[in-house]
Amino acid sequence: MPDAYYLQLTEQLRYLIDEHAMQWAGKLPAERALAERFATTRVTLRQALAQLEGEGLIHRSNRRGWFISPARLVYDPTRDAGFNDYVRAQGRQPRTAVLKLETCPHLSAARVLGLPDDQPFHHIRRRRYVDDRAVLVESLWVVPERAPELLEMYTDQSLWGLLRGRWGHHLANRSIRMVSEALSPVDAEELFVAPGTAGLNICRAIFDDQQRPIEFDEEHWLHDSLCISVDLAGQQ
Amino acid sequence: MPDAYYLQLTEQLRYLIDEHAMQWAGKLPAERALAERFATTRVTLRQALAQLEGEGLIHRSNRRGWFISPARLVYDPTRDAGFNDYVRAQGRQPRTAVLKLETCPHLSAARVLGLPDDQPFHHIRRRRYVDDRAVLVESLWVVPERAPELLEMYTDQSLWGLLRGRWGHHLANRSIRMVSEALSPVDAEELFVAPGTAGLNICRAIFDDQQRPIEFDEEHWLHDSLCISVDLAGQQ
DNA sequence: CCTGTCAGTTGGTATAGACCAGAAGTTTGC
DNA sequence: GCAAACTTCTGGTCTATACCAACTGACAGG
Repeated sequence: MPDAYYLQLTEQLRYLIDEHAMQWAGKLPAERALAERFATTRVTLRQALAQLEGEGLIHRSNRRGWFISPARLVYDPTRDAGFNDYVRAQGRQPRTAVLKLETCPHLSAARVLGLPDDQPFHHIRRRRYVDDRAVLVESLWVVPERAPELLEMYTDQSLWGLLRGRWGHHLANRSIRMVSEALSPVDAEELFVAPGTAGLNICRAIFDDQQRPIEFDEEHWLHDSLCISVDLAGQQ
Repeated sequence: MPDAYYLQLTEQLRYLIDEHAMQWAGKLPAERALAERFATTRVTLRQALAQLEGEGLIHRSNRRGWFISPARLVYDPTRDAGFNDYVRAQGRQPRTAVLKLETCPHLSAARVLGLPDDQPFHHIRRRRYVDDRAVLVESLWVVPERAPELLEMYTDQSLWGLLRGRWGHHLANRSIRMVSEALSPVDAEELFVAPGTAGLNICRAIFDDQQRPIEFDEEHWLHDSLCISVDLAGQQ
């Protein structure tokens, strides 16, 4: 059915990857080598690779080459289990790098939380890893009144754990928004991928049980590292 | 910051689109014309167009050219408002085309609903439009015992309306799974787009209030036509 | 007025080659 | 031994060109 050569290539690569996954230790041979093996040009070969990248089967990192993508992380954005917890629950190794800590205003956060435009926030930006692969960057904007000394005490633990344990907040109400995106040059660089790589944007606004705004956060995931799963029981 | 020419092109196109959106009636000039205007080759131009496509700003249909994408449809997969209802609620025009009606077994549906592998289902496959643009194809597999004469009476109304109104089912429990994907050749053709176009796959398993399986459905959306939005209030 | 044909236009695919900058590996020099 | 310098390899970008198939629109025939 697929007559285009690059689509045939896609199939052959899929098979090849399946076959040699172990042998290659997750890294594909160089583009030039593959192009020669399939008697085609790098342009066409890259078309096939891009196809597999879109499917989430392979990805590239920096300029180091093409790698076989690990299984997607199953993630329920409606639950507030911490990142570390559910990564470990799936037998994987989580890691977090803090990129920025500051206090400053942020327009979208203010708008979404229903606060004045010049409202300052505690801003935390961090990169998260699964098994040493960077899979998302996120920015959190926390209303300072709800967590005054946050920036002094925050290292890389669970933020929601802190909010609950240290300040006793109930994260009762939330609105979540998800859109597919192409990663911005900034986000892409922080995730060590090419600009324009496909991503998934998840924004959350969190309020407590009295409808007071607590925080707004925006996550940028690599599209291939995520499987969103939601279970709803009962009413409605 | 963007030094690559195709990234500069992306910016210029973005500006151009913004400027001439009305004048062009949503359709971009031909690739060859744009390539000439920016003094580059079609290859490089297409790289820039692909970038904007990834962002969801433009899309292509068949081989007819590049079009400016309309606003995303806001969609809450956890609610069971019918497609027609929420499309109209956003001031848009819904339409549905039924592609297939049959009764046959389906492995994944059976597995997800916890039924034997050879369990037959009423299968409905349909394509849905927003403002005359095809934005998704979906397959529904309904357990025949829950809706015996479904295929005889189904035209293109709301399935959930039918299940509630005709057979009195309460769609009480559901599990939802979302993954980004590259559209398969079949799905792509049914949506009039190129194979490998970015998409979003949404699967749902629905049970009634006694945990009896009712139906399984799988939707394939164009990635740029969708904004998932979930509101959660109260407990947990 | 409708219909079917034909030519031109457009996107889709592909070739062949080139240069650059970053990453990795190797050698050199202290 | 270790760090710095250099070389090689690799992906990222770009040019120029070509052919095909599908769509469009105009024209001819019933």
